[in-house]
Amino acid sequence: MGRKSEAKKKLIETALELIWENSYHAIGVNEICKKAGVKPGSFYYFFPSKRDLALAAMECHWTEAKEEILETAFHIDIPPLERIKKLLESIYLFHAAQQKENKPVLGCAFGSFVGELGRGDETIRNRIQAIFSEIGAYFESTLRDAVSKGDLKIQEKDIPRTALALVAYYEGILLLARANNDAKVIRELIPFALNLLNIT
Amino acid sequence: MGRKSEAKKKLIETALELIWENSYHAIGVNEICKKAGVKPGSFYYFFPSKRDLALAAMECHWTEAKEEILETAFHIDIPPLERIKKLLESIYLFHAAQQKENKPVLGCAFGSFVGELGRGDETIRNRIQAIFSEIGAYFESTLRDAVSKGDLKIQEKDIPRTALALVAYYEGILLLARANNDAKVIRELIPFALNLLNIT
Amino acid sequence: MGRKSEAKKKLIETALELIWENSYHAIGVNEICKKAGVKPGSFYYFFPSKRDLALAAMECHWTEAKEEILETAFHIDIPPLERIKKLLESIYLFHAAQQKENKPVLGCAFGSFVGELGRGDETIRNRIQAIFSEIGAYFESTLRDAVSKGDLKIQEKDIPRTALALVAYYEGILLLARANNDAKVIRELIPFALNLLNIT
Amino acid sequence: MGRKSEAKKKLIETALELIWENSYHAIGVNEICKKAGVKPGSFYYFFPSKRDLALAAMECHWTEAKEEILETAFHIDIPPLERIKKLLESIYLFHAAQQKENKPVLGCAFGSFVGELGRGDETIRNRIQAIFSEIGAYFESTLRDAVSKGDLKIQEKDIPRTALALVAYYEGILLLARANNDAKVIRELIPFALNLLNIT
DNA sequence: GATGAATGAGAGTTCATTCAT
DNA sequence: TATGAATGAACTCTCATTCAT
Repeated sequence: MGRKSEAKKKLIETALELIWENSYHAIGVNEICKKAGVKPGSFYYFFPSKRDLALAAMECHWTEAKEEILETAFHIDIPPLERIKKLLESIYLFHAAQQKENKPVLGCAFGSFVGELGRGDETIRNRIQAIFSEIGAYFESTLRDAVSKGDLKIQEKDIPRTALALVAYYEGILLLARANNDAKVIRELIPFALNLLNIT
Repeated sequence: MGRKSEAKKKLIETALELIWENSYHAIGVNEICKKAGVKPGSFYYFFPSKRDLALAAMECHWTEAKEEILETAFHIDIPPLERIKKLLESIYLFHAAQQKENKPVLGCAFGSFVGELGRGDETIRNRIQAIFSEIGAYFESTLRDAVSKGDLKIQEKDIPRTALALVAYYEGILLLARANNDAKVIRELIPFALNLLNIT
Repeated sequence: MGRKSEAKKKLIETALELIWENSYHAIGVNEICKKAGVKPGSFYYFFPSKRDLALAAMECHWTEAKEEILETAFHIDIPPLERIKKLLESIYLFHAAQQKENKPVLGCAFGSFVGELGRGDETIRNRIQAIFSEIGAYFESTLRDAVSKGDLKIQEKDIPRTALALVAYYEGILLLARANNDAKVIRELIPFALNLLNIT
Repeated sequence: MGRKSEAKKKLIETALELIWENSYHAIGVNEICKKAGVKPGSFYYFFPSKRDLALAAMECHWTEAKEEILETAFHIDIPPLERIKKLLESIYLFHAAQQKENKPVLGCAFGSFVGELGRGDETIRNRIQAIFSEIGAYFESTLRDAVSKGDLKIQEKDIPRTALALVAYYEGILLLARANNDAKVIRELIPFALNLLNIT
């Protein structure tokens, strides 16, 4: 039996943290190792490449985001249209808390990631495209719930692109929050989200 | 290289092209020089650093975007609410044309740029924040025009953040277009933009 | 891994195969372990170093070559001068069979090995020098048999270096076969071997 | 105008020296740079890769070998069969001189190189195959001269493979000299070369 | 006895930048 | 003014080997 450690998990967490805060290219393998407390030579025992670590970090982030943010906000017991507000509010709270600790406002990791690496690495682009689709699926089922409860009048055929519009708005808000380094942007823009639900 | 200004301009154009398509870190100085037909040694005669070239490229892109896209879309002769649609439509046409030539769908250069470099370079972040503000200003004055023409009922105090919501949605659409590498995303999401104008 | 000797034997066989086909430096310990189905940690239980494995592989190859090729070709029942032809023919058949299976033509493992590692490791060089001497000894005794049978007129004092010339030609043929990646080279050059036996 | 130096030439010479004496993999880029007096960072300004330097070194060695060894030994004024002896003698003198200076006996650079890198890099194998062909061409024209002068009775159709046999013997001699680290091997084996010229 | 986990040293390579002219 | 040549630091990654179990 060999030795066992949490090195792999620590590498993933540290990589997510550093890459999300800075960017993929701005952070070196050694930097990640140093902060994770893993010896530089060990890195490639755990991951075949830096890119693979980044992919693993995104995957881990997505899993956690679903469990901790999406599943909570989109809970069945919450009235459908409230869920959308709740999602944005929890996102706001996360960023506001960060800001309070004098940490930078990060925005959406997937958004930044696809901006930097979407071109030149189709695997990464496709994965993030799929993640955005999954987020859209949460919105879609919420919209359907709202329709069946009579809270919303919208044709079934319009639901997918309405959901897409919500994803776009969600990503846009987080991009602006990052650009302004200010969580208040999110709070200010929350009320407009539900406006998207009526096609003019 | 002929007149100095030509080499400098070529460097700026090439840098914008390569960085927009890929990312700041993914593109090297030598690569830019090679494609621009400028000798590597000359680069630092024209620009103090790679970062300064990138800034210049953003500046140039912003100037052109204003002249060619914004000033056209937001023309005084166009009915206010039409202007917003017109902006998104011209953005769509640009990306659709790119796609038709089998080029990648790029999204918004400022959005990608701030995602990659916003943290770690406050100058860049502030500049792009300001650019987003300027875009917002176009929306703001459009909204005011719409209000005074009676096309829109919205309180003056709500105008700035309504404009901000439009910027967020605009950036979100372009981010999704880049993530999906598909201009159709833009076309599908255009109709929802005007929905944002009524606070629920 | 079952019985210890099995893992060790598998490592030796795999090392010979990979190093012969590529080169000592081109093949890593982990690669050998993986192909041999031996865990990397176990390697150093069986061998003190990679170099020692390589030496063992050479030793094993030499033992097998003697048993399977040399002892057969230089059999006492075969007319002396026929033995030399028989050796080259069996070498040709081996390489032709390899080639038929679309495998590369390998040439002589000892020749390639001494080319790569002869300088910088005197132990290895001396061992291969000794192996070449042993091959020479087969030729020597064959030449003596030929002389005593009257098949060959050559002075006793010339026998050692005539044998050496045969070894040189033998190694040269195999080097060219490897360089040309073609077993036919061997077949074409077989007839010239016996020419070496008459000093001009 | 930029700076000018002999760095490139120095790198080629040093690489040949170190790789010939040791092996391609045993010598690192930094080691070559250090001995050549070139800064490590500069290496890749001159060569795209270590492999390209090695190829250039081989090319340079072949050019020099032709000019200094082959063209001299195979001079038209020398009786044909003498030329073959002269080639081997000059090769012997080179190695004997090396040995006198307590330097190692190197053998043939191309032979060692193809042994190490022939498999896994077809470009290198093909180039060295071609070099061996060129050496063979020197032997071929010599044999034809010998035939037309009446010094040798050999059919035209047999000339190519007789030349090939001479190349094989030549490479074999040098391989043994390297294996024995002794130039005397060459001297002892020279007389047997001409024996190859009569097919039994 | 045997091994999965881990590693320090160093590999080849890239890159924004500087220098000599 | 403009540039071809050159560079030091840092990069991602490899490797023979060791360690804890």
